[in-house]
Amino acid sequence: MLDIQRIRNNPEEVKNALQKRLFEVDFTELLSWDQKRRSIIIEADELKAKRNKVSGEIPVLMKQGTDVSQLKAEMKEIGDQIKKLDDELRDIEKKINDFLAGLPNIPAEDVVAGGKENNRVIRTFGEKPEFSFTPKNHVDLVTSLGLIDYERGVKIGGNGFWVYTGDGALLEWALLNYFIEEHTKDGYQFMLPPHILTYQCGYTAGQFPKFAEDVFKVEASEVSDRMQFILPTAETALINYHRDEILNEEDLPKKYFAYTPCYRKEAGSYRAEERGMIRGHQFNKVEMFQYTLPEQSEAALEELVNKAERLVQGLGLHHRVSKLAAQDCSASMGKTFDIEIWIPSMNDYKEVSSCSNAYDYQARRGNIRFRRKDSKKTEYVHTLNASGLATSRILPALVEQYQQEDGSVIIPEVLRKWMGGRDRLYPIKK
RNA sequence: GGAGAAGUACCCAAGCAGGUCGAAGGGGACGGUUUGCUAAACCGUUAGUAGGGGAUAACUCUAGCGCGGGUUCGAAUCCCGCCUUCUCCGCCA
Repeated sequence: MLDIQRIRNNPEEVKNALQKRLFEVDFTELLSWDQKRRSIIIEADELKAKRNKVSGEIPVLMKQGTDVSQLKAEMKEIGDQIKKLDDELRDIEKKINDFLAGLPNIPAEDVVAGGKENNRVIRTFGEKPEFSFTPKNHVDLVTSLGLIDYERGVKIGGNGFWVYTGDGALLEWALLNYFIEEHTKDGYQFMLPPHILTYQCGYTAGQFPKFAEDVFKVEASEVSDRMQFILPTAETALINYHRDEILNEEDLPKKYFAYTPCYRKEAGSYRAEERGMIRGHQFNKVEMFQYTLPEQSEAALEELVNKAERLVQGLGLHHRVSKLAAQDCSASMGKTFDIEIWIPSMNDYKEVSSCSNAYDYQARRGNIRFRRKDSKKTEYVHTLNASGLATSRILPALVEQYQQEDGSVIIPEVLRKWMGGRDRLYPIKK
């Protein structure tokens, strides 16, 4: 949610900022509603003040034996006017809110305009592995190693699902354990939130109302404020953890991480090259989340990017870090860095972590504030989220980058303690 | 899933046959007096918030007693719907 006051005072500035996202807005209607709203409030408040005053006087007059029926009739009239104005006000505030709720976040100053093509790689880690043999793709590898069962996944869950089997499940769990261990070391608090969330959660996160079609709704309920849905990312849960709260300045930053599966419809996004586990309806992710003071959020974003990057580095996998252009940042975010991992068979880098600063955008939607120790004033917190990490692209990258000529795959050092000390996975015999 | 009870400020809690109730009384917290220090005692402060007007001042108005409606000149108090919590019953991983 953007600050209406900012739009009121500098409509051109906001309009230009949103153009970096290739998002065109016209505020003339909004500003006229805003005008109208305030004039209604002035009128209604005056009437209410009068009603309060007279209603206070009526019992006194009655005690004196004065006839108040004339006054009552007048107040009745005023009451009707107030009701009419309040109805009008409600309508116009709904219009204003709906309009504001549909606006994306303003990109940060240093974020370049335009779409994907303007994303900039800011650093890379490691090298593309060179193979002295013909490398296999991850679908073949995980199948021959017996790590993933695609066919039965589709049989029991439908298109877009797979099953981790045996060592595959262990390896997946090893990754998650590794992440959990690292975040805990860094002082982040581990959270296991509900996976089914209320409409309000999606609204705060900025997924609703615009992107309500991307999530699985429970019991096919309609989109309404009563609906529930299965979370598309733990971010949606964590941003709502402190919804409608006023935190203490000295309690910030709050650093959390959560493990949840993530459920997404991904309707219409299937592409042949993304077969396997690159894009499914369900994937595992550990999500980092911070609530910070406004002046600390830039540093926090850097910390999150570094943390996510260190995890990939710990696995020894070739990857790069990109700074996204304005349009490629999701609607709630003002600045985003992606960490993308090299998938040899796709000859491409795929996102394993998205690290973003929402600034006060989500905090406004969720009414999450903090109180300054000195001035006692309340302000909106800044919120940041970063995957740390999503596994569904790591496993493919891992098996592909670490594959050997004999079809075996080397297990990264950091995962071995959860793999019974083994250093390698071998193809299973058919 | 069924039946009852309840939701009041940081916490507890009164008010609920409608009218100075924006809300008694405790506790806690904060400030002060007393004190060598602590404790105790005593005095004081303790809705915060949101939205208007105003210079983004002083000041002022409006809303707020779970949430949303309604009745009324006037509602914490009456009516309706919803949410949440607790107790009991049923069912069950």
